[in-house]
Amino acid sequence: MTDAPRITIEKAADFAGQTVVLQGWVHNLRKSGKIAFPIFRDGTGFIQGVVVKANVGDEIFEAAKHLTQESSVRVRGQLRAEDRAEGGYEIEVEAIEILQAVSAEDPFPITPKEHGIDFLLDRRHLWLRSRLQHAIARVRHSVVKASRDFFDNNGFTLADTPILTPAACEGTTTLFETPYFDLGSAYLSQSGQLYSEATAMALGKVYCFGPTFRAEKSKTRRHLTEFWMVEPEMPFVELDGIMDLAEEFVEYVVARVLEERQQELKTLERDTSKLESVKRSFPRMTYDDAVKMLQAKGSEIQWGADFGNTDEGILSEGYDRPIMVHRFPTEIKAFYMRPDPTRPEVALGVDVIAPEGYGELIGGGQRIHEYDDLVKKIDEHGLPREAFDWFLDLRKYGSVPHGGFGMGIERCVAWICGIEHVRETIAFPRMIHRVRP
RNA sequence: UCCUCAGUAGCUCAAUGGUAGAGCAUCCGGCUGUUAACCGGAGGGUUGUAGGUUCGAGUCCUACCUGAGGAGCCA
Repeated sequence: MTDAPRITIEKAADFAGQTVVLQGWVHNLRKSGKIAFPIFRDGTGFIQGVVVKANVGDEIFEAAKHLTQESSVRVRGQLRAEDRAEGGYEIEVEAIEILQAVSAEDPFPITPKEHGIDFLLDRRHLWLRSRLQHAIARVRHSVVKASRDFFDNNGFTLADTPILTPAACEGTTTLFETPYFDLGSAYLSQSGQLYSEATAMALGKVYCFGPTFRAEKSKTRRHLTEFWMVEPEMPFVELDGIMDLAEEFVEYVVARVLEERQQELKTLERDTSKLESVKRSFPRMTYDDAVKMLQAKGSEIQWGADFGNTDEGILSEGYDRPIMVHRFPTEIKAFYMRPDPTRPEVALGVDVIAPEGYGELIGGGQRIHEYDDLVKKIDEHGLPREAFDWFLDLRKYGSVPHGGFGMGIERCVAWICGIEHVRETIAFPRMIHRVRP
């Protein structure tokens, strides 16, 4: 279609005044007798087209009037700044080539009006084309890219960990099981952490970034059965160093999204002032103090219990940035978490709790690096020692203080976007009642 | 696993136990600056499934199915 430059909508401003070619889809169409306004989208954004009957002639105008939603098209026209158009630019259409016309008898199911969540999730493969879903996906991209850049630029080496893992270290109820040749069963990984402890002893500071799986029967807005985690692990570090890294990381990720995704955050109607205040240092409080504060604010919580969702909400109230709660009761934490040497009833772990009630963003801490202590914990938790022989080796051959954390990408994206439910932060969410499309 | 709520047109929802309806979407017509455009008209129904009560059930009862929200659970 001519030799005019093929452009993307996000770069439209660079081509104002020029004749260009745009390839994309028809998002919506408003029309009157002699003028039509198709909205095009091309994956990078949305732009209004203008088709004037007097300029294009009857044939092209008639074709434009009958464009159906989501038909794929190639459009030639002049790009120009226009205050009346959303986004500030529009394309004066001269020619339209319809690549595939959506049939009127079987129209695109997701109309510009309201739909229920069940309907939309059944059509997730099409729902992704909607404005809000597009914006969320692009924020997610920035969160992922920023996470990688942060660790890459701070001396971490990417060392991804296996998804198929042996034996159940935590009991099989929350693990997805799959047959594995002649070796019995394998399980989908819930976390790369144990393996990252091994790679950290080989490579220094490392991180892994991949999907994790939990067969929990959770039905809440914060849970998926398949979600992505980024998990750094460092040798020669103690709890304070881990907390320093966590706050620097979160600050960086939020700043990058603010830098790259203003348009998307606007589409999402996100109050960005709530993100601009996410700066170091984050408030740090002990679990002891957190429990006292919760009790003072009316929570039923007793020392020794884990926080419920409402507790996390109460804790984050009154703070304009994430808070870090550390030194949880050893009892409720994982077997590998290092007890505080000065107070063994609490462990050197930290949770980073997001503002605005979004709950736990990061969980991490310092690991037990002493062989005898780790064996004792494995026995106390009733875990099979032989399953952890390789993990125990790490404490036999040059053990050092070490630790790290994991951040759930979906919870982070939900918080930054200000949306209700994590299911919209991943292209194809997996939940207890849904495994398609 | 438990609690609560929902299931009616393609979608979102109405409908005192008494003729199943509206908006949007689709089609036809009108409109030269629309912003989820607007105005007029048309077509479109096994009321989730199976029983039951009743002269009569979308509505009441029972069971089941599906989904949502929450709790529990979530190194």
